[in-house]
Amino acid sequence: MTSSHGPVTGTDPHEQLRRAGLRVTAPRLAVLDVVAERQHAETDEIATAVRERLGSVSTQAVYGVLQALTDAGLLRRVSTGSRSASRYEVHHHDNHHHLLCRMCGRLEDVACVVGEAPCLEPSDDHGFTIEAVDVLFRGVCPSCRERAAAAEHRAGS
Amino acid sequence: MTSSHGPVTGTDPHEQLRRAGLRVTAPRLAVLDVVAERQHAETDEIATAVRERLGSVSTQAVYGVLQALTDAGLLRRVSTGSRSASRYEVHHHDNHHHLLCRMCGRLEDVACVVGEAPCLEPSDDHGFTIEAVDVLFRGVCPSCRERAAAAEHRAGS
DNA sequence: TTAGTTGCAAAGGCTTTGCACGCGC
DNA sequence: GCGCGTGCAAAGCCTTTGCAACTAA
Repeated sequence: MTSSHGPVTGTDPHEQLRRAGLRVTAPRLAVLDVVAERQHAETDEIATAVRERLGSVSTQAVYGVLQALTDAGLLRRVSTGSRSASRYEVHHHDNHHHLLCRMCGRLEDVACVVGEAPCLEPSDDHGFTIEAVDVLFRGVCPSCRERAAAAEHRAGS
Repeated sequence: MTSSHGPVTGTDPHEQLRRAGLRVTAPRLAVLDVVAERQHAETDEIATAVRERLGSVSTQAVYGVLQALTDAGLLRRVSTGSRSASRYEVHHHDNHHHLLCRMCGRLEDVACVVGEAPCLEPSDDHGFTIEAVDVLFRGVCPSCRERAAAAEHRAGS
């Protein structure tokens, strides 16, 4: 483990929390670690993984941690629809977007464009102060497309 | 009202339903009418407006109608986050996007760009078959910005 | 010490489901 | 008449809230 006075790497979880003005606690370090390891995990999945490392952490505590870290800008919340659970990823501030499979729920990162971000400028902002943009491409992933094609063929095309 | 054998305008609700293979019922016509009139209405708001016209329609029936019309491509569902209620608009197939005020929830239409749609092509589609794109600009509308500025000034800048 | 965090339990809000009745076609 | 739609009630799911106990700083 890194000691408390190790060099500031900028990606050290301990340091990230302190810089955000948040206290360093085991659940928070665990959540940061889990999300970094398993990108796009859902709350429930994160809670399970955290419990595997720390023993017992309540689901509500995980919700609290996720909200605190998201508010602090350390994590980014990805919504895939009003009905489904939120997913989280580490916030890289790289304006990347997402690709969602409507059949299996698989979520992939997409760089909308390299370097610049053209879609971040609406043609008419109605006077709004724009702070963020969420872009979600909906479709079907290769695996599901194959599976669907096979099922259709089996039914007699 | 238009008679059952009037000219096919393409926007006649009665005709739209039949073309989609759906039965023409009073609740469906009312929902189509309400959504066309009040763009971006939430389910609850739509249900209330429909009840004002037809007398009594259950909320669940409205959910059913909205789902059927959305599946049929007549309506478009706009998600503004996992926690908030869905909003609906008539589906114009014009690939327009949305602007959401995080303070008051106001939602505005935005034409991402005129004519073409550059953001509809991700740099790397991971083999996905892309069917739709949701773009949501998050920010603060003019009214809320002014209100927030006034409150801050009152607190002693 | 002291204020930010976690634990636990419960409620809250939007949405879906199941089955019987009714109506469009 | 047949089958899709609607009515009604209830449950389901993710998430938030309230308050006491704890611990990082």
